[in-house]
Amino acid sequence: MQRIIFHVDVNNAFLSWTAVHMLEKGEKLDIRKIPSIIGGNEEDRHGIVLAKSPIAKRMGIKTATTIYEARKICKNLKVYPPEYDFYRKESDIMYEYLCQYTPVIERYSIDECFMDLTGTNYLYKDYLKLAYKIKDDIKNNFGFTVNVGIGENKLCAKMASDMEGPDMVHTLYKNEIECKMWHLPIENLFMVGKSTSSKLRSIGINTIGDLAVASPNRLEKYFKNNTMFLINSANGIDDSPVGRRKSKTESISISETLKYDVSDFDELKKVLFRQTEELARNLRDIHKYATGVCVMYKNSSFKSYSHGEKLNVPKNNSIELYKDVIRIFKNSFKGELIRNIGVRFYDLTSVRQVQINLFNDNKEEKESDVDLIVDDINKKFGSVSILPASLKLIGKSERHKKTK
DNA sequence: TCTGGGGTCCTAGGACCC
DNA sequence: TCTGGGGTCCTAGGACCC
Repeated sequence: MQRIIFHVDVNNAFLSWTAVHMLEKGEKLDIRKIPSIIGGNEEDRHGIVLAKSPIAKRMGIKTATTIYEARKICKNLKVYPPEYDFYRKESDIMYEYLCQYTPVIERYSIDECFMDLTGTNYLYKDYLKLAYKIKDDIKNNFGFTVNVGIGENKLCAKMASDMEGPDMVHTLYKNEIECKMWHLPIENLFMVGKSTSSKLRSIGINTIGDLAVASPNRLEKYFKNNTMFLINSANGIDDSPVGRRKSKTESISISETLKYDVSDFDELKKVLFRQTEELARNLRDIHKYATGVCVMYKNSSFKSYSHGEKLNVPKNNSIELYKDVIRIFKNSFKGELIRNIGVRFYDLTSVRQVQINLFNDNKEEKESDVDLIVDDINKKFGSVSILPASLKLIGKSERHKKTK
């Protein structure tokens, strides 16, 4: 049976959503129509471009470059801060709206969904019409625009929605791959990033079409097991299912760029404590336990490190996890200046195993109970209501706000 | 004034066991 | 004391996505 997959992608999501929010609050200016970006706080060294308006894009401003660079390109650029809580709400609204069309839906990111409409032709006679309806409904009801891509698999649907925008519907069926996709530069292919594209270009493969007809033998040397994946992608071949992405290494993490580089162990410990506490609370919220703990950090030259350990017993107790985090960090930390630091809990499980310890007097049980009570209080009165007295924050005086 | 934050997946190499 | 090879698990690092 022919599969029918839609990919719905919010145009310049963060910027569009901020524009909607501003208009709702009575602002006259629509920032989608001027050279503007959403960017992090430069003083806190979070100063990169998170989203750009179409005009800013045409001027050559790219996502993830520094705001400083963006300003060099456009002198009168307007910069607005992100509003993640609002974005999450808008994302939920769109997701709920889309759910009415199919139960097989995957939230790929905060601003993208895949929908599997295979076998629904008795409901929807014309998929192109349906795509236009979805696009127009979202625009008229929620105030932001989307691109809808239609294809016979996720890859093609995604490549289709990446074509011209905003507020457009594109198809990329099998018989369109050659004429619509092959002329595109290799960087445009989904899952081809900087490293892969520079390798490909170095051997004379410059377009998706070049890759599509390349000999696997020739590429094997450079891309090993990834070779056929790349060639298949260039040919629009992909059989991955729409649905929740499953993986055995499911993980949650938190990290932050410090306001200034820090080499003092005690100061870094405080950051790690705050992060561990917050992440452990997230674990408890989703009723999971971590089987692996990892500390990752970047030094002032941006070299990154990650050090982790599998635990004997899955945990979600803040203090217990903090002990693991500090032990791991202590063993690897060489006293360098640290720019960015974070914690990851991985191999999450729903099953709790309590280690039998005759001499422990249920200490862990008691600590878990305390965690739950503290979580409860923090939920009621704000997330900083209860924190350990030792926790003096470095950098800004306010607590780093979790943004996503 | 260079370079955010949250994810997933893959791989090389080492440890360990049989 | 010297030693193969296969399998599995773990760790560190990197690539890619948004």
